[in-house]
Amino acid sequence: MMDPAKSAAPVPSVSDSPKAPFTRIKLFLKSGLAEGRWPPGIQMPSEADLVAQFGVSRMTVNRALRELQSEGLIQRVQGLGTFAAQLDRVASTLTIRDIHAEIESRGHRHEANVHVQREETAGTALAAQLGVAVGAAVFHTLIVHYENGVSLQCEDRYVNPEASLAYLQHDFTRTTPTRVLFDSTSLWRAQYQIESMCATREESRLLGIAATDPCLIITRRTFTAVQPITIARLVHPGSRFNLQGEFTP
Amino acid sequence: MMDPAKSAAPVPSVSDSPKAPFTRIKLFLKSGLAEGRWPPGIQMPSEADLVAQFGVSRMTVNRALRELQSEGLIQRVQGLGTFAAQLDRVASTLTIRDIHAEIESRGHRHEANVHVQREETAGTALAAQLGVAVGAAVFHTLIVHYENGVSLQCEDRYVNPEASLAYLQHDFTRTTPTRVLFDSTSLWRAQYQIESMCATREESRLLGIAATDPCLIITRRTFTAVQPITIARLVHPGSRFNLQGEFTP
DNA sequence: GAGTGGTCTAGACCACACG
DNA sequence: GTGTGGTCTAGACCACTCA
Repeated sequence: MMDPAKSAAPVPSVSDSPKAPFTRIKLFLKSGLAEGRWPPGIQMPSEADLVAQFGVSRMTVNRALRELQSEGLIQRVQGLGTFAAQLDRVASTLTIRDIHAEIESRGHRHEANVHVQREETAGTALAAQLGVAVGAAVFHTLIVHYENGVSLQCEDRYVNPEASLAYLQHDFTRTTPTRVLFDSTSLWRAQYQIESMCATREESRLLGIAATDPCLIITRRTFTAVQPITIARLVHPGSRFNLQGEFTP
Repeated sequence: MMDPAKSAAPVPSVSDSPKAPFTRIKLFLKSGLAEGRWPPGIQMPSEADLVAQFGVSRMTVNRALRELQSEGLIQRVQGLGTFAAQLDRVASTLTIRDIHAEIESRGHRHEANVHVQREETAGTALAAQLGVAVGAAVFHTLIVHYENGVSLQCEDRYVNPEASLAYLQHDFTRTTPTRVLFDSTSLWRAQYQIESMCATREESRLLGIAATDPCLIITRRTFTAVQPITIARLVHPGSRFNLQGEFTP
């Protein structure tokens, strides 16, 4: 159907890098978008156009476009066409990692001080959040983490025993609750909230900071597919901790 | 090559919803992962297995698997196979939206108080961050945003004039810098940092809070493909603002 | 109806890992 | 060599939008 001459040199001015065709098409479109060749909202080349331009099959072009769409760079409407996306928000992947791995990856020393490690009975609010009956047993740990001897996080955590029966039997000076729970449960969903406020009096004392020092507080709840696993309150001295991220299409 | 009998009823126990085949395959694998049928690290069905099981072509299976991989649910190694992924971190998309849209979407009233809106000359640090010469002109705005009359954000922003020549000519009580810049530049990259600390004395005064109140501070830099656009310092009273997010595969 | 994207097929060749 | 995933082809049918 296509004339055989097409294989000569139809490819646009993108460097003919040693990539797969669908990658070259993506690069061509991506760089065009970056240069403003297609301002936001403008219609871009159709699949047929690109098939002709690159001399590939439609499936190849389609894959390139589908991936760009899932990356949020373009918008496609059946029956209408492909359009340069409106970047109307800054989105970035926020990753909350195991604090031990985090500190080690900075080449620093991690230590933990275990203040509470026991079974308790759940009050009304806690029972609701962990999906257990009021008065049922729950596991509770309160651990302060240090980076090179300086307090970095106060971790107050409740665990649903059904999710990790052996939770309390670990030595949390040698591993972390996050690690244990990742390994013994199949995490499926997580919620978090980030806020800035003063720590409680008790937390300030444990962290060795003034009660008026601002803290970055992360509250996180995780779930398996069927039940809550744990709820954690992570308190960080504001002067020693921040979250960073980057967004690039 | 395949026996014709396969089309009878080979599809696994997933509800035969009115979806496209690749979607049904994704759902089948996703629910299996959620139920722990394939614990992390375990080898999953190969493409050939799924082709036989669902009676579809390999391209269809391949698409389902490729998408699951890009979602981080599975890991694929050429020559080895497909494996259930280790979920070893909690990742979530953090979205930073235009504050006006944010407040309106909560059904509340947004107002802005413009304290600074002028051209200034760049000092050394600022010039470096905005990619302009020392002493060059930069645009500066300082705006306090209110939600239902309560201060929510103090926005201190410097803009590279090359990125948005008309920046200063807008009425920022009727639109927001974020909106203007999104519309007049082609954002391509963004960096942010989130921290908890006290505001400066000036910022506390503008926000009407105590100088010792904890604040959530976001510092954001955005770039086009070729140059910095703007750098903003967004100060939020900790008691009135938090970031929330969720992560589900 | 013409143009667009959404999806699928039944093959194919390749690179890679393993025994 | 066998089994795996990585990629591509040259068609096809469908649903949608707009004139």
